[in-house]
Amino acid sequence: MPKQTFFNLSEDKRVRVFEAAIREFSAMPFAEASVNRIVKEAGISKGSFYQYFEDKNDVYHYMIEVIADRKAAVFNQVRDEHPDADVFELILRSTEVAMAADKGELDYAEAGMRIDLDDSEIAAAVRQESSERFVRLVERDKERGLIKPDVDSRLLIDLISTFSISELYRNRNNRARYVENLRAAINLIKEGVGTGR
Amino acid sequence: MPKQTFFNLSEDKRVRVFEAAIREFSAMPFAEASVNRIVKEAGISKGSFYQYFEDKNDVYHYMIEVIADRKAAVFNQVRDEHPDADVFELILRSTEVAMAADKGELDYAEAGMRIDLDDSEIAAAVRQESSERFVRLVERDKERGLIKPDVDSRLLIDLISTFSISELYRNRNNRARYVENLRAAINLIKEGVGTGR
Amino acid sequence: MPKQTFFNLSEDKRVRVFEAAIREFSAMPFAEASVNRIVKEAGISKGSFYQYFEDKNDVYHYMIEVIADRKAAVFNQVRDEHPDADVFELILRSTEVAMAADKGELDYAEAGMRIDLDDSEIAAAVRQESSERFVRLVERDKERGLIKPDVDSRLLIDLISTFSISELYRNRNNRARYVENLRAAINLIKEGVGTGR
Amino acid sequence: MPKQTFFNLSEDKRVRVFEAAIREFSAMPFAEASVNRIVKEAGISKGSFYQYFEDKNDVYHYMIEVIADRKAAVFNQVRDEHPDADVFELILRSTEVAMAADKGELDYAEAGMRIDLDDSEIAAAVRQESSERFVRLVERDKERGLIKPDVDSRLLIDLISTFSISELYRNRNNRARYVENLRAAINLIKEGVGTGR
DNA sequence: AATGAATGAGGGTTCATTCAT
DNA sequence: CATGAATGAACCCTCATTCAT
Repeated sequence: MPKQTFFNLSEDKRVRVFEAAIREFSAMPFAEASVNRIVKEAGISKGSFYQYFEDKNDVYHYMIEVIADRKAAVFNQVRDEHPDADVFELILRSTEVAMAADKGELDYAEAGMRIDLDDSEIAAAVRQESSERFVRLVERDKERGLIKPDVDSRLLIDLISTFSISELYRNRNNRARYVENLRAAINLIKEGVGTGR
Repeated sequence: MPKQTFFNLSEDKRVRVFEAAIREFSAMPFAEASVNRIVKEAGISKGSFYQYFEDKNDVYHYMIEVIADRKAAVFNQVRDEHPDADVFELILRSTEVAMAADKGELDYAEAGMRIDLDDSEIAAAVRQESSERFVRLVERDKERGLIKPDVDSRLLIDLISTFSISELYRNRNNRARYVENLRAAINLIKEGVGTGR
Repeated sequence: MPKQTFFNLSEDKRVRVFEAAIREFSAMPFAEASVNRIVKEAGISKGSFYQYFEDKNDVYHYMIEVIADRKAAVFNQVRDEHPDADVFELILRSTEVAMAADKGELDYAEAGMRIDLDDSEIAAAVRQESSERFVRLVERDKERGLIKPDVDSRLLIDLISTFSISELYRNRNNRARYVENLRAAINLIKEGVGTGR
Repeated sequence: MPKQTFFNLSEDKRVRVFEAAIREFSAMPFAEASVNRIVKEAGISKGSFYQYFEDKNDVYHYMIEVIADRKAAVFNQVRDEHPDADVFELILRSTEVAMAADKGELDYAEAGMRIDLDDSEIAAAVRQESSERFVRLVERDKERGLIKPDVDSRLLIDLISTFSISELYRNRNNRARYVENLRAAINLIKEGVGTGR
């Protein structure tokens, strides 16, 4: 967790520092990310960085949590607004909302992707939590007769979310296409591709 | 590309060097991989390393190509042995063969995974090529009436291969489960999860 | 010397700050001692620290003086209570009193040790002064016929005090043994170890 | 232990590096000693330093061992040349020889002192070993009737060696006086200072 | 008198790469 | 073709001290 000093900062500065970190961690894996570059980008001194954060891990973990929280918030909102939607619709809608939210150059989405590829414990926990939320929705849809009862719920969620992540990565410069492809893929999973022959 | 000196080496030594590189790149991301460790592991001097390869990137790219070639060879062999199999069966069978092939300590599969996550141009090209091979098979299966004609072939392949990669990663210590889950996912995609309601 | 602001502080706070400093300097050599830790321990801000003291050296020197004063006070008291005791007895008794005094967690003795090992001018001066006090007592004992007249008084004092310091260091966790060994050493010096052969 | 690279160096360079280290560690405690200064002084690059030694500790420990070996060698030689000398004479003579040996500006003696004050395990082991050598000699002298049988041998050695160390420190610029004072102190311990009254 | 954010030089260490032998 | 010592930029991090509030 960042030190109190970080939270005492003016919002302006706090955001500047945080965004510099996001930018760095979005652009390359943790090992390659450089505190030097973050501080230069943020326009603060090295010393200041370490007044804000315990160490390089600290910013990184904090970033993961912030992004996960944002994602969860978006999802909760969408779910509340569409209480009867099935899991597929909820996934699609919240993806749309999230994409619309990140308008600026700053790429929360890209950072989110890194997290999904990250094998730190914290990232795993974040993924796990998110995954379980979706699994529960699948179970609900099974009960509602919307999804075949013998489907492995976790497998289904893994299938969708790994596709979603890597598709976002592939289309990181064209979010409309990303959403479109995600919709198509989900449809395909719903309907099946086989002819039964 | 490795320098000529590398190919002039005795097979014994050439293999030793190459395997040391694979081991290193399997164990950690490119940035963290260390030339120092590779040369120590290979039992060669640092100077020699730079007589064989231009730089760290060079070995890495070379490794990507070798592994891709191996994968393609496995796939071609499986396809030749099962000329009537559909794309799903071919994917599963060649996955099984590939998994069975890497019994030793040396982990081609793990290195292959790194490549799939890699965002270098060369890795992208390799993936692209492999992807296209599969897309063509999907098209063939459509013609054979095995797959619905309105399915987006590339999307289907992307869906399967992203799942395959990340599932391999998740179960890297339990290959039997990996293959099993891949089979289940493919089945799910073939049949569809929706009830049509 | 601490700034006036330090002496204007409430006794409570002044003591808190001073004891935090002692604790820090007892635990590690000057270079490793950290102002950060002192202020945290004392529960004051960094800014305040520099309103009390010129710098890290300043607290340190001040601490040396305070401890030296305490030692001198103990010694004077013991001497006054035992006007006829010889120098050896006075050394032993005041050592005992000093050891008994530091019962609490706060370790004046340990800090005193650091000073004895310190090579700053101020520490040298403090040692010098203390040494001279003892030398005068040796001279008095020579006049009283208790010590051989041809003994080099300063040498004798140096011999005892270096032993005392390093023995305290060796037995810093067992003060009873320290005092015992000091007594044994002094006895040995009084009687001599040679057989005259 | 230094890496092989260090021992492969030309004697010239090896000595230059080692002496730079000694100079640094003589001048200040371990924590304050700077690798940066050592490499600058030695005229090598930072990278080279770490080709020679594991880390800062490594040089330091190596230095301790080298100095201890030198001391032991001197002592053994003196002992062999004077088989009948008592422990006091052996201490004095080997001190003289050691002092004579360090003629240059390079101060092995000063570094030896640091070791004596050092509380690392290796330094403790070195002191322990040296101390035991002397204790055995005291025992021998007791058997020969040269030292009173009820004297605590270890205490006697501690008394002499702590004095020796700190006296060397006090007179680091005047070795003749150091030896003279050591002789006087030993004499005092042999004869005793008390008059028996 | 009190605060605590800001600073930047310096700490130890790693590493890919070069080059003389 | 082989060697391995040499290099220096970059790494993450700590610290005493300053200064605006």
